[in-house]
This record gives sequence, C-alpha cells and structure tokens, in this order.
Amino acid sequence: MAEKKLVEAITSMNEDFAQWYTDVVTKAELIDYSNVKGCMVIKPAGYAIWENIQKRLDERFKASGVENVYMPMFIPESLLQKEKDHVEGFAPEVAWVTHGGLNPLQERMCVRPTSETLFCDFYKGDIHSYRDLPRVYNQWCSVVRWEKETRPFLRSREFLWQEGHTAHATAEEAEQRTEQMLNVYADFCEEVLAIPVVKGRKTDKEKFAGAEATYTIEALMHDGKALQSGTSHNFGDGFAKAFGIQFTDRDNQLKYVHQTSWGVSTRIIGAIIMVHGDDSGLVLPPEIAPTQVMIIPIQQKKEGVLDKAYELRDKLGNFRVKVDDSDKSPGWKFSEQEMRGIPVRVEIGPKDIEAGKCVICRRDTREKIEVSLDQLEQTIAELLTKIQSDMLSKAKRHLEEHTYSASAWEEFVKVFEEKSGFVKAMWCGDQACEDTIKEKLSVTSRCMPFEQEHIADTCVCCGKPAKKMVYWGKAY
RNA sequence: CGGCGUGUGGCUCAGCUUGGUAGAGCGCUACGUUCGGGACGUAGAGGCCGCAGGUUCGAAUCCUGUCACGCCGACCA
Repeated sequence: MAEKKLVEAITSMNEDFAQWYTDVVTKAELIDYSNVKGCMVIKPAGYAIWENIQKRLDERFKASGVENVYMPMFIPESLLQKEKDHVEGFAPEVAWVTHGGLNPLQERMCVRPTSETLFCDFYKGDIHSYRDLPRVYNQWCSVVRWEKETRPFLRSREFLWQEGHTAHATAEEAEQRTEQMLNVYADFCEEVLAIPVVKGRKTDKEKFAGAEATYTIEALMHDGKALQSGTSHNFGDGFAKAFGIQFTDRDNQLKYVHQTSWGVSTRIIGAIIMVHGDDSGLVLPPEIAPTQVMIIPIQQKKEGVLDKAYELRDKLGNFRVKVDDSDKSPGWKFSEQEMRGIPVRVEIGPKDIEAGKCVICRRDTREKIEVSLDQLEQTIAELLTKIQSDMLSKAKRHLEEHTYSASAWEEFVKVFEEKSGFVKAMWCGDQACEDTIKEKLSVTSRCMPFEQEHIADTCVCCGKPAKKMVYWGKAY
C-alpha cells in the first residue's frame, strides 16, 4: 500500500480510492467511456483479460460437462412476467424495445437482463423424458440492466458475462450442481486470479429474484469493501412450475425439473484491479495477464540491442512476451508496463549484452535482479510462478487482517466505525435485523459462510437466539 | 430519482465576474540529438468554445432552455 509512487498520472489509493480506480482503469487502457452512460468501450488491454478469463473458465466448465449455447437477446414482456419474484426483481432495470423499424411492436420486448426466462421457455419444449436430463448449458453473452449509478466493470448498463442454466431430474442433483459451480468459481478465483474468496449462502433478502437458494463468492477489495464476484443459484422447481417444464421419469410419472443458474461477469476484472492494484497502476496475476513479460531495450538504436531484444523474445516463446520497441524513452516504457500491470519486465541494454546478462523486475514487488542470459528462461518461469503465489498470499493476508468479529451491538458498530472489511457476527435469521443494520451502518449481509463459527449465542442486532454466523460488510 | 460538479484543439485545463481578433501545457507530425525510472531542440498541423433559442452593433463570456458526462446519495439478483 505504501509503495513509492512513480507515476503522477494516477491518484494514490489513500488519497481517493474511487479516483484511483478510475485512473487505473483508464491509464492501463482497459476501457474508454462511451457516449452512452454506463456503456464502456473495452479496449484491447481490457478485452484480452476478459478473453483469458473466458478461456480459463470455459475449460473448467467443459471439464464439468457444460455445453455452450446461444439464446436470443430479446424477451417478450409476457415471458418475463411468468415468474412473479423474478419479474419484480428485474422489471425496474430492464431496457425496452418498443419499435421494429418504424412500426410499434404488438408486444414490447426487453433486452435480456438475464436469461432464465428464455432458457425456461426453451427447456419447456426441449425436455420430455428423464433421458433428456440433465441439461447443462451455458452462454457467453452480454446483458443489459439500466443501472442508475454506473462504474466501469463494477456496474455498467451493458456487461459481458457467462450464464449457466441447468435442468435436472432431482432436487439433490440440482443442489449438487449449484455447489459444484460455486466451487469452480472459487477455485478459479484463487488459482487463476489469485483472489481469495469467502464462500457462503445469501440471506433471503439478498438472494436472486426467483431462487430458492443463492450461493456466492465474496472477495474483499483493498479499501475494505466487499465485491460479490460470482453467484450460483438453486431454483428448485419454482421456475419449472411457472413455465411448465415437465418430464416423464423412469416411474412413468410426470415431474417438474429442478434448475440452477450461475454467472460470472466482467465485474471480476474490477476485483482484479481492486485486490491487486497499487499506486503505480494495475498488477495482473501471471496466469491471467495477456502479456506476462515485457522486454524493454535500453539505447535501442545502438547496434545489436533491438536484435538481442527480439532474440530474447523468441527464446521466451513459452510465455506471453512482447518487446516495447516504440521510440519512447525507457523511463516512459517502465511506467507504461507498470500501469498495465505486466508481471515481469526485462531490461536489456548494451552493458548487459556485453556482460551476457539482463535486468528483470517483477511488477508486484518491483524488486530488480540481474540474471545471466542463459538462465533467463528458467528464471522467468520460476518467477512467474512465484509472483502468482505471492500475490495470492498477499491477498489472503489482506483478507485475514481485515476480517473481524463482533459479538455485541456496540462492538459491531465500533468495528465498522474504526475499520473497514468483513465483520463476522451472529444473526437471528430475521430480515428486520438486516434492515436495521443496513439503515444504521449502511452494511449488508454478504453471506452465511459454509464454514460456520460460533461467535456468540445471540443475534448481534436484536439479542434473540442466533441461528447463523454472517459475514457483514460494505459492498460495491 | 435527488444533491453537487463539469462540458473550450486528441488530453488536462485557463479565459467567463467586468461581452470586443480563441489561449497554455501535454499529446500528434517531420527532422536531429538522446536513452538504466515519464529526455530535449527546431519547424508544423489541429478548435462553429456540448446543443438550441434569446439579449446586444458584437456572445466562449450575460439570460432561458436542453442534452451529455462525472462524483455522492437513494435504489439495485
């Protein structure tokens, strides 16, 4: 947090975290603002991160039996209306299409805010027998939610995501799939994004509109706020009953399917920024970084320097590596590489070439070391692995150090006044207490973690007997 | 939806109070010198001052309206 800031263009985190975030997002050239509020241009540096997320998540999906499909982007109003809780949850934030060309439509259609209704409508006709089950489909697409307050990646009106929608013969199987996908997300976050998460179940107040149960992974940002980073919902047979999705089971009985849905969006890029970034810009975990190594030639116009740089690039072909051969000064290139979060920098100049070595600098700690050229490849391989694990350790430490617990109201209030982060506290299960806590502290229940602890016997808010230990926090 | 703020070359902004020939820095282009933590020189290109009305001999500047964006709040699976 207190690393020396070398780039003036980025506001320091401590000074103004929100401005820092905006600066990083634009200076790292992840996005540009567009002419439509809440809709952003995702630039190559940003989109390449998303492409890697897609690739790495998709291979995990496929390994668990997921098949990709694509659904229409328009939902007729009557279809959206079919599940009561669902429409109530989403209606306030959908965008409507009312005309086709010059003519008004007979029935207006919304641009999908999520595709449960489309999948349900499809499954109704597609599933007839237990032999058709399970259906484990996913789509990569964009959705639209007409948000009032928008922020790049964290909350935009149109965003990219994946949404998995499954149908199962039994409640047990649906529950299993719901948990399985949450674990896919959690493992992906830890192993690929180096972001530790808290896994748990949402309270009824916070769960998805129309779900029986919502599971979530919650990550803690550098400023101590929580970010819901992925969710997995068990719908039971609620949607199936609303849409009439029935199948004939082995016993020749007509039964309703049990469904799930689960999603991760470009919001996760916001998490990468706010978990790993520093005052010099973005810091990307090597696993997800579109460019892992940037080679920066020094005195590149001197005979042989650029050639050597290209030679090193070819030698490092196992990694995602680039040479910055633009005619900016080296100092400029260093800053650029740091703002973009490229994990490792290789500096190569005439002095190095003569000595048969080079200087490498890791982005996360900014530590510089000299390496002989014949050991470069191996050193970088080891360094990338080390950076990845160090980043996870550092993020874990931050999560642990900013997770508190409170057993009584005064203590609970005091922690939120003085600290920022997660606070573990007991809850009676009554929504009135959540409402009170939100009203008084602008804090929400993040989840009821799977790993329950006993902090106290009574609810931190009302003092009645406690049912669950809950993670509380301020959320994005 | 409420509060605050901002719209002037690509970017950041000055100019507006007190109306009178559109400015600076950065960036961009060309050439040269540089190069180990955002180098420098010289020469150049680039703007109906968000939009629409109004006042005025004359509007970036004053008035009215409008649109857009940003931040905060409310709301938000």
